[in-house]
Amino acid sequence: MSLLTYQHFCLILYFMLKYILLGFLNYGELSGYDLKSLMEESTSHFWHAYHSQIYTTLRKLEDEGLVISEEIEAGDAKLNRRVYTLTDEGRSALREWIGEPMREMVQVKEDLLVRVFFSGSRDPQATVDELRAQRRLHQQQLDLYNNLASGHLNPLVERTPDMAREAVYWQRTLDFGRRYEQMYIGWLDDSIAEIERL
Amino acid sequence: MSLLTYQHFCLILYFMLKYILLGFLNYGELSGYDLKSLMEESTSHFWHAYHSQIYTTLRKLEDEGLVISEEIEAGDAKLNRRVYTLTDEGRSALREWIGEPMREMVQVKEDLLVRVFFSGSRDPQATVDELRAQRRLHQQQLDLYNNLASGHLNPLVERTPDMAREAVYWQRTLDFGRRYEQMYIGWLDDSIAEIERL
DNA sequence: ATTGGCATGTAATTAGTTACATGATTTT
DNA sequence: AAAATCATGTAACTAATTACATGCCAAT
Repeated sequence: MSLLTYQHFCLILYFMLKYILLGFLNYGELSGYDLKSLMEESTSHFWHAYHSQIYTTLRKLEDEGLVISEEIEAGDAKLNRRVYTLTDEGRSALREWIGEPMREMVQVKEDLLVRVFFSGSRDPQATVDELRAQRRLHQQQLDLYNNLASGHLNPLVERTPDMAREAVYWQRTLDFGRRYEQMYIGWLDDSIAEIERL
Repeated sequence: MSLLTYQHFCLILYFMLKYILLGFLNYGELSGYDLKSLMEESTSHFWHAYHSQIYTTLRKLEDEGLVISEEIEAGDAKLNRRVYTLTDEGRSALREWIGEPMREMVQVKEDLLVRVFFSGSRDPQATVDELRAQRRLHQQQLDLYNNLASGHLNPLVERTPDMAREAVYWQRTLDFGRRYEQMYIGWLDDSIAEIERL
């Protein structure tokens, strides 16, 4: 006995991983491992998921009839792969989701800001050290984005029929990453300078 | 019978809400409602929590011996308040947490970027409309940060003995918010322009 | 020999979200 | 009269994280 909840009335769920998986499967059939790898190269920069979550969500999507899977036997004692394909229902669920615009903003969750907020009670030098370490990490991330410029998403590009149309949007997300890291580094530099003046 | 988990060996937990509550209680005794209100005015911009989570976490902190509570009877049929105070253990848990620096970066989770990433299949105009709506929201948020400049956190400031020292750090988090929204708006504007050129 | 990549899953726990509940007082 | 704010909690559910679990193949 399950009660009627909000979600029974609201068709559009914002469980992102679901739509990331459907979105990738829209380009062609993929295994859980493929999806995990693709996400790591692309969407993980703005939506991370563990492999455990990917495999369980794929099974759930199959229960819902949005995808079907087939176990591909790789001869010679190699491990079998389970390959997923979008169904028509899956394709229309994806279309429905992308057709319904977001009306809210995402809530920012920044652990470091919590720590900075409550840093009044500690030695300013400790805060500065922590911010410097964060600066190194964010510089690394920015370098990564800059190196990712053209050559990334190759396995995906091969499968995508009209790749040029998609590429504009992929570049937009990459550009966000670059701007975000630049902004972050600038803020860290100014914060370090200001705290050192104390 | 509970098994030993990772957390038994790793003293430093990154359950932020816990430390936000301890951090505020370090300034003086507060009720769940006070904490909810304080968070809404300040930390919610980088760490949101529902009141249901705040009340249950306070009870958990009391079980752990990090805070103690007392029910204050408000005469004249008014509702009673339950007021929490830090214990010495709570104070040292907070000190330990702030003393141990973060070594990783926070994973970004941006719903909108997921939608942009998979926007190749929809009418560019629909994407532009969605980005424009988001622009309005982010402009609102930036305006809010700009208005928040000096007068905010008044109830907290009154309780804080050495407020000037804290204020530098509070301003740093507010400054992050401003830069974040400016970056976001700039990215939205450029993205809108680029998609309109298609 | 051991690390890393390929390949797939389940179990257990913790955290976050939505819904359910109540009831007073103050402001519009 | 209705809405907003004060004030506190529990229940149910969904999502995210960590740990457990296995085993091949290729390269160093």
